[in-house]
Amino acid sequence: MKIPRLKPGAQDTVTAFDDELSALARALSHPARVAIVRHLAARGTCVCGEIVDVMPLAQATVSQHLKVLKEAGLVQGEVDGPRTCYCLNPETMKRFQALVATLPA
Amino acid sequence: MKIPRLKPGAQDTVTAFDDELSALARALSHPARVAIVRHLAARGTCVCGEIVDVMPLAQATVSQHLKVLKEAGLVQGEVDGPRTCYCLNPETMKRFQALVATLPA
DNA sequence: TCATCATATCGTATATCTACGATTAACGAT
DNA sequence: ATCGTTAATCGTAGATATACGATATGATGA
Repeated sequence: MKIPRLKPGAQDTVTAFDDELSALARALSHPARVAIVRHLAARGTCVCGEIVDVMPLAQATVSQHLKVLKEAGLVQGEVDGPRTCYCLNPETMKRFQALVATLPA
Repeated sequence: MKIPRLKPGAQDTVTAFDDELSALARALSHPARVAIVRHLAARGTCVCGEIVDVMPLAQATVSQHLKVLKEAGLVQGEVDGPRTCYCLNPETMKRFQALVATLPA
């Protein structure tokens, strides 16, 4: 997300931290994507079709959500013959949790 | 976020947990809003104008971001004479952190 | 009262998101 | 080779998000 910067004094108000955290938050900003992440966590690994079966969404839509999660680095997809096998990327997940934990409450 | 549900078997794939977490994640899905949250955390409390001065965005835009944060419950605004004094809502912040920590990595 | 300051809200242009059907691509089996 | 299966991508309609100037609101101070 690019932020227009107009004021000279506001140079580094928005930091790399903010960009990184907001990008990951954005990936999880849709309930279907959180559900997919939970499902993957529960299954460890599973083929795309199973996710489609379980989600109340069309195949194209699920594929699109998976793409968003993949681009954020939260999920990995491995082609396995005619199927694609998905699983979480625990590194990114942990990174997100660490960033969120950093926010003072 | 409403999800269309077409398949009979996919009834409770998307849960209240997903709705709650995604709603909070959405509020933090823009770098400017994360920056505002950090600024508030650093200051404890501060008037709207100070946030506007510090952010590289127009007053109307900052006000809109504050509204999003307020609607998500992450921030509270208290009218103080001609100004509005903002601060974090630590309860919601902690809730978000707890939900995120729940996600298996 | 009137002018001013601080904020919120309105209106709006543009961009991005979300959903889906249709199509394509890639593989395995026949 | 052809057929079916699986998943990604295309095209697109409608909804939201983001940004800003302009305007409204509400409190303070002259």
